[in-house]
Amino acid sequence: MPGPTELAPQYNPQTVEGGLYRTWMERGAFAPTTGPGREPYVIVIPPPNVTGVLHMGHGLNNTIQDVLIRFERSRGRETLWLPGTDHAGIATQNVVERLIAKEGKTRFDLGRPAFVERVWAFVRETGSTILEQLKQIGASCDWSRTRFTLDPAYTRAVREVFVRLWEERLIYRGHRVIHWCPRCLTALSDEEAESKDIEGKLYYIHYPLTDGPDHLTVATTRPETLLGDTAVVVHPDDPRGAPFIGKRVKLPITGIEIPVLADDSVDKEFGTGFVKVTPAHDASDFEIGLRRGLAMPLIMRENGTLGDDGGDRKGDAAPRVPAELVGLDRFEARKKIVKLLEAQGLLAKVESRIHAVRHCYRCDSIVEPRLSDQWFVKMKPLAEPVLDCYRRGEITIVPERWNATFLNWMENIRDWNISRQLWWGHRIPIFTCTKCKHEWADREDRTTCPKCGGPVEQDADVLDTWFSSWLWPFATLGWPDDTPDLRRYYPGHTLVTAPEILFFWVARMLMAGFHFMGKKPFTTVYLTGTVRDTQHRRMSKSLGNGIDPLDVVRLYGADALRWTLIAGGSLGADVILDPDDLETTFAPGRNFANKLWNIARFLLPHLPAEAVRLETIDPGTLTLADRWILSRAEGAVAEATKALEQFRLDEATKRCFEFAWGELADWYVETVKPRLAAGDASARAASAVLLHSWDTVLRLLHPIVPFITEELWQKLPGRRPGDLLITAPWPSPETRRIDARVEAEFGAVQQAITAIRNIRAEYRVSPKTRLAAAIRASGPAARGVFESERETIVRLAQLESVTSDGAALQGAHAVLSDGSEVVVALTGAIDLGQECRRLSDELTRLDKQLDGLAAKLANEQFTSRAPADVVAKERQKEQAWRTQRDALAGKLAALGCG
RNA sequence: GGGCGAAUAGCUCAGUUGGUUCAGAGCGCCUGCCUUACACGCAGGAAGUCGGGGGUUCGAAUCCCUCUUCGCCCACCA
Repeated sequence: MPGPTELAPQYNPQTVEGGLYRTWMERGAFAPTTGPGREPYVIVIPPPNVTGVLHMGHGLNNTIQDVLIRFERSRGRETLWLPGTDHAGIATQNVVERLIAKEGKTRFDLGRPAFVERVWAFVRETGSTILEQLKQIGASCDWSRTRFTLDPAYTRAVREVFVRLWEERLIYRGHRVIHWCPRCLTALSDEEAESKDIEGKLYYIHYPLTDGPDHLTVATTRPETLLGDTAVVVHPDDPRGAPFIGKRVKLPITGIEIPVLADDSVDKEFGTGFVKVTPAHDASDFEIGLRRGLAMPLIMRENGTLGDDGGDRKGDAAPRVPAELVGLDRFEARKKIVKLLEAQGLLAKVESRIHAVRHCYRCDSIVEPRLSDQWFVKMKPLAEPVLDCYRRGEITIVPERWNATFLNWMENIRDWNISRQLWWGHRIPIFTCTKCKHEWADREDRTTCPKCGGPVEQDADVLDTWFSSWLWPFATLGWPDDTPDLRRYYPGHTLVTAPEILFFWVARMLMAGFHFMGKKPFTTVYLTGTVRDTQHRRMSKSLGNGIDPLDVVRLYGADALRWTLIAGGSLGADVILDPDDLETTFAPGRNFANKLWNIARFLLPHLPAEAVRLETIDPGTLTLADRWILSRAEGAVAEATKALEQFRLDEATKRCFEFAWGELADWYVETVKPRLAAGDASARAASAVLLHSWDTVLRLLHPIVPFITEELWQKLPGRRPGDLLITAPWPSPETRRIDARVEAEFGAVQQAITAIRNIRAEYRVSPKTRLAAAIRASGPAARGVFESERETIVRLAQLESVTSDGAALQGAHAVLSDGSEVVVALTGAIDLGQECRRLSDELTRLDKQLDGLAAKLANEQFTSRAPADVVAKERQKEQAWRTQRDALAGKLAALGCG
């Protein structure tokens, strides 16, 4: 048996964490444990980008998942935490494009097949990095079920879904203005084009009439788009418009003539009342263009440079971009056009303006609205079943304040642009016959047309990454096949993720779950907070304010990292960490782990060689302290369990902390020390109670700090080979052990000890000095308690002795809340004036408190209106305070104070 | 322009259905201690008009209104 003295005085996480994790893996502790009566509990990981590296957001999010999984695992659920990665279309393609750019190449130099192979090579090499990093923070995922959204089986699911939606006519080709990233060269969904307020300018531009000297003035933030204008509109009720409606104006620079039309979509309050209409480069202008049958010329190319690029020309194919502007970048073009306008005297004025502009969520470029053909999913039919279920309360979002946001989005859902002009991703399975133009979606790759046998072409585009991740809860389990995993682990239970992907991912998973599985994919959505620095800025690589979770693991241990993340923020609240002071940020967790380690260093030599069941201990040998700590242990079990069930991980953590440190270590261990050496029945009882309490602490804390608890639990007596805390049962609540009277009695002992310590500190008594003290109990019951706990009081208050005869002593006084009096003999050291002041201050405080309470109880309004139990409680309180107060007053009188 | 959240000790945050030993914790600070589990510790202590103002109530950090500051989400006002 390893002697506990072998434990170093300080816990070193580095020496144990790796080994413990390997042990868990080798023993298959992460796999679901099947058995009679075991109900599944399933969490699917939000799959991180396959090129990603672990950041604090992952740390927070995955620690929460791990806590929940470990909690439910120990409660006997058949837990599955399913891990994996996302191929992350745009993000990954960008990473590899940057790589080959260093070789001076673009993806077009390589060609599609070679480029895709290059990405695969990169993914094969680095794709498991982030999953390996998750292991370092203790994530107990079932790695045997790791999935990747481009796995062949997963790809099959994506394709099946696409074809089904096609067959249901929920996928359609849309010809409209979409968000286009000129840097990534792809279309984006509405969600992927993030609105950000930026400082821009509003340009007022004159458009001269064709038939006279007059002009009208339009206002725009994007003057370069005037090249693509095909109308000017004004509200029909706007008096400023009347002279112009039906006339034609000349576009500056090109002189192209366009009509002035009335359209009631115009906001009369904004700008000049006249709106230039660029149907191919603005979503709302496109709507106007549709209504009015306008031409829609594209005047910008895909890469954001000016140039005629087709569009709907209505037969007018004449160039709209003057030769000298062709090829200019859009922002250069803007400057140039502004100059030209100035030169022609057509620029009326320029105003500064802060306005929302869409940015690419991957590269942050300003998104260009652009008319194009894309594939869309019709979302309303998919949203309805989710909304029904949600309104029935069958899906819970915590914290619930997100409900409104979620509902608002779902109720106003818009169709989803799913095609991306990328190479990395799931190729869109739409085929077109070049001969008969038949177009269809297919589960298999085809080379000939099923209708006419002609040659076919597959759509060149790939699907939005989220079109694969929305299937994650069932595609990972083998769908569309009817697999045992799918039957067993769908639907899952808790989904833990960041609020920023509520729409991208969570809402769509719900829709896919209903549509393809007929059931919601999970019951609770837990939305985490955001990890920020002390200036409340989001941690990010670009700001350089991040903390590398692996640095923290290296410096302080995974448990310390988890501790800070879990204890540091409540449900859904942001977690603020200080990148400039890791020590202060993570020391509490490290210190706590070390405390546990040292409790073990003390305990282990004193525990029975075999596990002694508490039930075998003669209850008569249990002391007050024994019964107290057992009662507190059960309280901790009950409260921690409840807190975890309500996702209040921070509360559970704090309660366990208080029990382990504030109750078990600070009080029980201290009271029990002398008994342990005796080797008698009392010692046996003490060690059994210690073992029970300690075992309980380790089980309760394991989900939060799995490494230190597993390490220490392994050292407990009675462990058989193969026993692991990770799979050991959660403490079963034994509420019969909760004993309010015991807690009150021991509470009085604690109060007496604290009062004496307090006096010692106040009178600066050296710790080496042993004083005599006396306690005059408030009644026979209290007297019994103090007498039986005499030794404890003497030791913990560092006294020479304590008697029941307070009258015999001169010294410093204190009155406990039950009215018992404590006297500490301090003959020479006592300054009567100071003592009087000290006690009368206390009396004043009590009197004030009592006055308030008495007034309240005398208030007819209160006694008649407040609930009876509240009134009764207040009366009891008054009684107790009065006892305490009277005792104190008596003491003051006895001392002859003022 | 809408909607939401936050504002409590120097710092980071708890405080669940409104009830005076709930004004708390950790870190930091002050005092004294290396008391053979732990100085990553022990004992004791100072510190907050619970953002401002108004209201409801017998009673409010807790409910309502309003203002201020910060943050987030949504939105086709060019």
